[in-house]
Amino acid sequence: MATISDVAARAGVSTATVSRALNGKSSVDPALAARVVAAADELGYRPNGPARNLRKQETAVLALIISDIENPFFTAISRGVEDVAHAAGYSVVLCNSDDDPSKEREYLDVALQERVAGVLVSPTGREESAALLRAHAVPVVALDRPLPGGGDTVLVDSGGAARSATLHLVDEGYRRIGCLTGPSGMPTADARLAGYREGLRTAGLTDAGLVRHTEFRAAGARRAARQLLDRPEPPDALLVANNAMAVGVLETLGELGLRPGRDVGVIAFDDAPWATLLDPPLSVVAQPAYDVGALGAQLLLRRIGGDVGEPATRTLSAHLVARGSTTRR
Amino acid sequence: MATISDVAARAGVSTATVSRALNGKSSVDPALAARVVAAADELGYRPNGPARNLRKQETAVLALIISDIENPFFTAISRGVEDVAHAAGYSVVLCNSDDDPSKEREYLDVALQERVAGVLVSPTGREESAALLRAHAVPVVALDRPLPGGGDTVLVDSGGAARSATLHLVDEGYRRIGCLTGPSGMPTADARLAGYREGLRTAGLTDAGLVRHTEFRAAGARRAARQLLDRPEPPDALLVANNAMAVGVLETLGELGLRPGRDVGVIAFDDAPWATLLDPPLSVVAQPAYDVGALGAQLLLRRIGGDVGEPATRTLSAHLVARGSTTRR
DNA sequence: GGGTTATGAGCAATCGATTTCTCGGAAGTT
DNA sequence: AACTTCCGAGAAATCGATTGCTCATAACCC
Repeated sequence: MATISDVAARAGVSTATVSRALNGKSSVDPALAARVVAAADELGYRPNGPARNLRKQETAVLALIISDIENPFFTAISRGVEDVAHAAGYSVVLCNSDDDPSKEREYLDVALQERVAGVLVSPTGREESAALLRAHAVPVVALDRPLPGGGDTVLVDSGGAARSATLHLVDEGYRRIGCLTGPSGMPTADARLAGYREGLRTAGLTDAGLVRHTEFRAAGARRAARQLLDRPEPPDALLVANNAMAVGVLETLGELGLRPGRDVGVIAFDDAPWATLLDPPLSVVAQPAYDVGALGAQLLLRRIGGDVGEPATRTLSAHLVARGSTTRR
Repeated sequence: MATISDVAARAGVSTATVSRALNGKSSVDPALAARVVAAADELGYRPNGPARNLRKQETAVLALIISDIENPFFTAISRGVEDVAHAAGYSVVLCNSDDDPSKEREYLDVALQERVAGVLVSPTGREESAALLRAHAVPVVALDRPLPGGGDTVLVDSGGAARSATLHLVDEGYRRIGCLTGPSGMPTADARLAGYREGLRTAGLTDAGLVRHTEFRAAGARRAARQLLDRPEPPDALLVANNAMAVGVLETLGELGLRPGRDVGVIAFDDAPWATLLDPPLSVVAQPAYDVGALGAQLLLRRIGGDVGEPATRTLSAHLVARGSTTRR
């Protein structure tokens, strides 16, 4: 692969001049610069990234560490990040932690080692990773969940949305409202649960033991839903903390011959293209995932640009989309 | 950030010894090595990636360029890639080309510049990108679609699957079978169309002008489906070339008050968790996406390892999952 | 005990680009 | 014509880690 010296030799100039010409520095004679560009083209020259990064002590790469690449919420986030980063001339390295702290740790190690310009992460919550980032003073923005110990953060008001969703169920006449949420200790799971409880309290109801924690996946939700619905006094509505879990819940309802809405009200976090295809269509809490990513990237780029202000936490609000699965009639 | 010299100074040895100690080279006294490791730990030392890559003239990074991160088919591929790469000590950089040749080109430029060890790509089909890769002699594996000009490739037998799906529709009694496929010129779109035609021919039927090309997205499929169904002699079944398009088709059927299966048979490429939630459940052609990624990564790693055999093309087969949307009763 | 071989550690070159410093020569001034 | 200024280009240092080569010391052999 051609190096800068090859280009220099071919153009009959020094490497310094090649570098300056290709980087558009002013102090190069236009004619010479043209010759350099021509030589570079002919050789298919492409500057060696590692060498450049080493010398400049900076890279134009952001690391984005998400917890589930198959979750549309996170892919939408990554689009937001990507668009903003790309527009600013940064590349994005996407890593999939699977919510496994040790995988997260590994990816952070790689990111630090490669000296990325900044990190966007939806933290698993391990103190250790946060400490690592702080120790190396890398610009970081936490997405969707706070980073232990603070820092720039972009959140969604899950709690508020869960509260609205719960009250919406109450409005529609449901009274024995259950909640399927994620692993306890995970901030989004806890926030949604708290919002749900708050909604119940506001309405003068109690959870009646109808709360279950499970992983944020269909399988767990299926088991939990089955448990709840098999009880002597089953819930008449369910608030489900994410999309994948909703699939499990709806499958279970189908198996039991229960119809969403009429028999059991169902509302789930995260909208999906297929939500309207169901019969009845699924009511959801739509989260502004793309915006979470875009805003996060903006905050990060600002930090990278040298902003040293106080850590900011931006909370975006989700909105309720009521469809047939929360209507009794 | 601590450098190798800092560690060397702290441990009272030379940088050479530090390097050897940390990389587990034999010729270091165990006691000294321990001192070095301790010093490195205390300083939170992390080797500078760019420097190391520059010196070693190699990186442990693979680039994966896919065309739509929001398409579950591609996220499943990326999991396959990730798992295999990770097990072999490689990191994966995921890039989203949006099927835009210029974006693809840009990401390839970055990948080449950063001197990644290899590239996995689902090519948009532009000759130029393929030429670029060949010119730089980077190990490449094409996924899902062939790279113009050849090279290692992992494909799915889309054509064969489309043929089976078509024959399945015929078996179920459908006779005016239409096809919604992707942009003409895109290999997967063309292969599915060809398989469909072959199936019709085998069954002694014709397409009756019921073929439409559109982008691989819901919106395009919605328009195309509407066009077909508004005809005086509408199709009684549709073969749909991907998941997102299926959403558009099903929406349109709903608007027109047509029931999948009974009124219009529907079978689509790519299985999805929600396919079974629909009423009737959606029949699909399930593609082995994870395996495409895993196998692709294996081939790539073999090339990186120095294998110089003939380019290989591996074709995996998809399988039909018949559900209610292709049953008339 | 003298000579040879192993062993372990340091010196210095190296990777490829960027950038500071330096200098030759052209242009401008009086 | 002599002097200053400015400009453009090259020489060389630099980034941080790895590694070939060299050398000192210890171990070993006869």
